Amino acid sequence: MAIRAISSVDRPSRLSRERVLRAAIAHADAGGFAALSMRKLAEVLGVAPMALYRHVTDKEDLVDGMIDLVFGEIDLPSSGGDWRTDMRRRAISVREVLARHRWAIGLMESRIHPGPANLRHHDAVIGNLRAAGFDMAMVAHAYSVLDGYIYGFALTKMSLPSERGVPVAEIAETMLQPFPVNEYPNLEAFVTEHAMKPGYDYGDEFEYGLDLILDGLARVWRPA
Amino acid sequence: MAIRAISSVDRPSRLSRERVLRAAIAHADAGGFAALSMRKLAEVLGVAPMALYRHVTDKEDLVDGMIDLVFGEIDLPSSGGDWRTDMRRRAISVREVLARHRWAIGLMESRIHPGPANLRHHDAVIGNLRAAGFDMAMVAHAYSVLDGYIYGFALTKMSLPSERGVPVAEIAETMLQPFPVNEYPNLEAFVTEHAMKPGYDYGDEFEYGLDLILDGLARVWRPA
DNA sequence: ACGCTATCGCGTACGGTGTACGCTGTCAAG
DNA sequence: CTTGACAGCGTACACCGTACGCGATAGCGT
Repeated sequence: MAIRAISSVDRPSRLSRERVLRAAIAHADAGGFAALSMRKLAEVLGVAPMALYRHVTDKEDLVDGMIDLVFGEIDLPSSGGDWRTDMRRRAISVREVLARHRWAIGLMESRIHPGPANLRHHDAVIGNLRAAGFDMAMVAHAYSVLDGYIYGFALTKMSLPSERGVPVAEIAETMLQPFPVNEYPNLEAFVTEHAMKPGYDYGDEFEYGLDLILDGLARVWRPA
Repeated sequence: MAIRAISSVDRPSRLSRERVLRAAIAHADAGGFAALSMRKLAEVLGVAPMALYRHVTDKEDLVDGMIDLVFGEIDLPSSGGDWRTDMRRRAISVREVLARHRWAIGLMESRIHPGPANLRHHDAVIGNLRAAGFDMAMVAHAYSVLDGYIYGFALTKMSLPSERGVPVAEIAETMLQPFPVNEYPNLEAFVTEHAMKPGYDYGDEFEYGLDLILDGLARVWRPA
């Protein structure tokens, strides 16, 4: 009796796939994907490592589950609205979600076992474009450019640590430091004349490219 | 003497950073990035694991070196040519290189320690755009959209195993298999009506999106 | 209230990983 | 011939994912 009481008080509740996945995401958010090991995760949950394997078949399965929860955080496009505003909103939502879960960036599109939220997302995007009158070839074009750009931008942006307080200047300097001055004049000019200017935020580039692509799609789809 | 003869014949030559990096790339090309361990790499080179550390400080340093060699394989844009043809050729070259070294896709843009080939590449691209008359803000826009798209496309395409002989139909079926029929009607329609059509190759989407972006840039830069 | 059974959490153990540290043998320069 | 630099190596440690099988427990039909 005493024993039962202790065991049910010490641990907030029984383990569950949901709880495991949530803890894993929190851990990866905080310490990066590399810091996520089954043992550490078990420790966080106050549980022995092997206990996790009741709720997850694999580490691969764990990651699959994490990614699908991340997909669930993305705003779905409505199924009848204006395609352009919907696609724009979705793109920005993806970007926000990826900013929250930087570790997910390389993993979301390369899943071999997509989860339900992932498929639901694809379904909603395709449905939105079809409802707007895109034929299938055009859907493929649009989806391909948009997702390529969205994930690619997140990927290239991820490089910069860009923690608040460590400005671009310092990063650029440490990168160029091991090389002779004037070895890369254009790059240096770019950094000093543009990227280091106060007020410049590389993240702002996102919407520029996004709108450029949306413009291009709009022009092709309804040629004026 | 006999010993010296043997030792210099058994091993093709002395180890060197170059040889280590080349072998690492070959190994990753063949077996994937996950299969690349210091021990396996040493084995391939006919050498004890710790011998590698004379030529590479870290595994991180090893990867840095590998990535820079990969950057070296990309065709640099000329510095005086037509920006649009140069950017197009460069984009296609990046894509080809990434197809050869699929393991590199998530790693190239997130380097904290870029190598000389990496910086040279950046320098050449910026130089080409500047020579074409782009101002710095426009250079930033163009480079951001283009590289975002190029790497993002490679990333999303990487998902599909798409080995010759395993057509899209089979992949799609295994992915949708665990879910009830008609759960994702738009996705299913897309797959059956478009992606599975004979002759469809997702890779062809690349140039469509690329030209869409180049068109957009051309329109902005020189508004007709 | 009882026992059965499915499930949960765990302990142990194995083969893999990156790499710190210090030894040995080779080779070029003095 | 001596000496110093340096390439390659052996050992060892901490960590990883997870196969396997055991005990405790919880929810059920009776």
